[in-house]
Amino acid sequence: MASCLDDDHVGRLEAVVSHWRMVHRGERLFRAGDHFRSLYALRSGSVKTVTSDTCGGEHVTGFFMAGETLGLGAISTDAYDCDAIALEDSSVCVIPFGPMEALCRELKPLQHQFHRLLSTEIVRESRQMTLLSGMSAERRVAAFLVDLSRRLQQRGYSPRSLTLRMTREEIGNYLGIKLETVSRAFSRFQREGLLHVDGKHVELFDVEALALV
Amino acid sequence: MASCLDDDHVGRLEAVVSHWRMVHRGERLFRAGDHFRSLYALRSGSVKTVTSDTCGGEHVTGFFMAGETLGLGAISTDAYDCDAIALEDSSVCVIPFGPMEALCRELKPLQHQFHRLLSTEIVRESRQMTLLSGMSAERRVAAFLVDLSRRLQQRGYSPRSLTLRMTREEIGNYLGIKLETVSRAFSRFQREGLLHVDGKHVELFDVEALALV
DNA sequence: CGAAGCTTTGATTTGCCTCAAGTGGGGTGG
DNA sequence: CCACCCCACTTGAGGCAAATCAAAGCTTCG
Repeated sequence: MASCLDDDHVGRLEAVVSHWRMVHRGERLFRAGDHFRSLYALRSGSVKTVTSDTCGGEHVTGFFMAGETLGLGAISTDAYDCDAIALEDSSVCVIPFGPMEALCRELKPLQHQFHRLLSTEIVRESRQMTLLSGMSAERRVAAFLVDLSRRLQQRGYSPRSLTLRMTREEIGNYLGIKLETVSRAFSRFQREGLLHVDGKHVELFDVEALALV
Repeated sequence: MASCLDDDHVGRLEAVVSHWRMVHRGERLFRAGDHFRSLYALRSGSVKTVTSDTCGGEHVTGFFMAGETLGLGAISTDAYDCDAIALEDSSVCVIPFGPMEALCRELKPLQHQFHRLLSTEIVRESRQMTLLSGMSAERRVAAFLVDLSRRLQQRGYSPRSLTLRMTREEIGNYLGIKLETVSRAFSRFQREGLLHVDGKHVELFDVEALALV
């Protein structure tokens, strides 16, 4: 967010976003229904968001890595719409929303950057909907890996070597398929020479081919 | 959007949102890739949004009715991310985005209302993802009808009597199932006394039961 | 070192898709 | 005005991808 500001204004933003917080593995950053006060920018670690439907079932709605922002759905109702659970020990910047909005009224570039952030989330979810409604199980898994790879690359990490912070069950839940199906897709991709799986560690040999599966 | 403003300020908003436009059935309001200049508030009629994936397939990402806003995904990249196609002759307010952002910097209630609008879209899509990844074909159709009913009620129409502006194929595409499956779900709900279908016209007898299917 | 949880793989079942045939309604041209 | 055609819809039969059920190997961690 700060990248859009010049030095004078970065200070103003830092005054608003001055606090941060640790979240240990398995701990909740916020819960569905909690009163909304702040957005959270993930500094390190990773987090999943989960909604629990009426009859006890859970659904993983997203995986977040360092640099991504949590809590955007809470603005609409002044309450978080999901639980955010750390997948490993993580740290977040606390962004108090009232002061943040106030600063957006003053700093045009910050305002625009914030609007882009919200809009990007809309586009991301829209793409995920397309994936969930049209694609086969294997394509979903492939797209999931390609997406992770792309996001790692954006943040300066290797796009070929990834460590999955979530279980097969969480991946399956996120993709709308069962954990056994996720496992079979991994095995098949490995048999076809597209990647190598070893538990939580995945080595991608051919991201382009994976994107075309 | 205007509901959050007092009389003085409504004038300011009206100065920004002064133009409107007709879109005839089948016509495109905007296309994926078009340069982003404006959001569109649907005044009357209905519109679907469609993304075309790489290999020619289309995916319906949303149905919009009067009072809802189109183009929110375009803010992130300065280009629309989908086609918006009128399902019947419709009219839209044109909301030039630059002036709109400027006014949001001046009017705090307008700014907040706009943030809520974006956030609501995020929550809506998040719910749709849950639906697509976890639910059976029949539940998807039931949820689709309940959602339509709720939105009609919000806008002051009868929540029990609806006229579908889209085909079975478009519904199926939106829900990630085939048109035959949509048709079978309608027939089954009718057999169970939950509703009456006659082509495009649907009479809901028991919205609560439908929500629990 | 043992227990609990995660992962892989195989066998069987099932819900939805595919293919196919027939109906009905609305628009068009004769 | 009517006959025709096209398109959207309904319904049935059979097949397939993924779910479910089951079992064994592997990790992690107290």
